[in-house]
Amino acid sequence: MRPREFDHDEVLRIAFDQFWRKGVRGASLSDIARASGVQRGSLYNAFGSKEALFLQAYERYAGDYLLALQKTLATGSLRKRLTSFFDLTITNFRSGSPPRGCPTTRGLMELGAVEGEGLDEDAREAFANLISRIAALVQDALEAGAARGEFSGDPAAAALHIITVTRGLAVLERAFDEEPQLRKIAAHTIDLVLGKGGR
Amino acid sequence: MRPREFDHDEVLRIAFDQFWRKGVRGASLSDIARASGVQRGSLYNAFGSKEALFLQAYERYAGDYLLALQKTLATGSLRKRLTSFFDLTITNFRSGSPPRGCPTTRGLMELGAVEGEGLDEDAREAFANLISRIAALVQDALEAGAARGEFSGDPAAAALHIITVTRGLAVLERAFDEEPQLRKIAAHTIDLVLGKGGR
DNA sequence: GTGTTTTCTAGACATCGTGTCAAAAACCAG
DNA sequence: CTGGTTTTTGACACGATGTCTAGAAAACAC
Repeated sequence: MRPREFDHDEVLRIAFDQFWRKGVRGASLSDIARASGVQRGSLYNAFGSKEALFLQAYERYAGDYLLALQKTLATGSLRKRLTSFFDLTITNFRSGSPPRGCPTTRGLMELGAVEGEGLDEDAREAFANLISRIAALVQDALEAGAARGEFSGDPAAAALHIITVTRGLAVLERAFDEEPQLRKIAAHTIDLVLGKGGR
Repeated sequence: MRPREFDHDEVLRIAFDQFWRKGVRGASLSDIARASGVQRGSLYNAFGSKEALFLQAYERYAGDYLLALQKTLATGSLRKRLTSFFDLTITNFRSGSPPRGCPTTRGLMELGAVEGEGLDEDAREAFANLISRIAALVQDALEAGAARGEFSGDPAAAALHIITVTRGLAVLERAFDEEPQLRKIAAHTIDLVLGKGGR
């Protein structure tokens, strides 16, 4: 068996970068082949199809992202944790120039556009998975924080609310491209959930 | 001058339906030509380009949507108004089978995928415009409601928060496809903004 | 070494997408 | 009826996806 000549992980990173810059549909396999130095045929051979390549690249990204998030959410007061959560989120989808937006949100809205079918199960699950795990991390933070100071009595609902706001921010960011505005909404949300003076 | 053989508005409606079903990139001009009975060439002649056609179709839709929303937000207690606002929003982007999602959100995340440029000014403005006007209507409702019962002291911020949540719901809907969940988040948001027992 | 197996390269191909253009057709003004 | 103008129509160029083929190249078993 001849071994791969390219670094599987490296190609996934490069492919994801292309998808992120140009959108799933906007990035062509020729673009990715050019950017990675791997022939188009080899990409099909190794990953199966464009959508499969995207999903694998996305899952690699999701793993990285969750790790970073976990670190961010690990310490400090509840308010501090939520603040850095919003910070990380906003910084992430405003990275690049022009800002590349939130990959999860973009992927979700872009995929599954074939007449009659929604997005296929694998794709939907990949996106839903990352969102759920982020929500779980936030919920953990809320519970850890609630140990010293209650805030609402329903951490699951609160976490879901916060996640919903971050997805909304990802959308507003593309419409208005005004970072201070986004941070204001984030701060407002934290106040709303914790109470204006809360911890 | 030879007159048009097709109904301009009708074609915009049909085109928008295609874009909504399949996404801006997913709907081809051939699809739209087939669905409307107008030749591809004529579409280019009348609307300029695919993106221009989408924007015109989108703006027609936005006008309709704002009218419906205005009616919905006109009467009842503040809580009732917000409830029907969320109802209308969720119903709208869960219409169709499978649900077609929120056209604004989908368009925003899908467009502007060319390397180096974000979405172009016209498009961004069209989306931002509808969102802003919806936010303004919600703010009006909040102020009208606040006349008999305060709720937060910053109606603009509250309206923006609510809009952010609706955009977030549009994203979550595609990831989870569970309407009851969405309605719970909506209800939670109203409680958060108005206070649990508020009007 | 010799073969086997797997991968990479390089290209052709069918099909579908966008966008442009020139010629034909339909209307209207005079 | 005639000329002018706009729409319609069909052909074209070009690039994307996805499949497939044939051969060269690299590791491994024996």
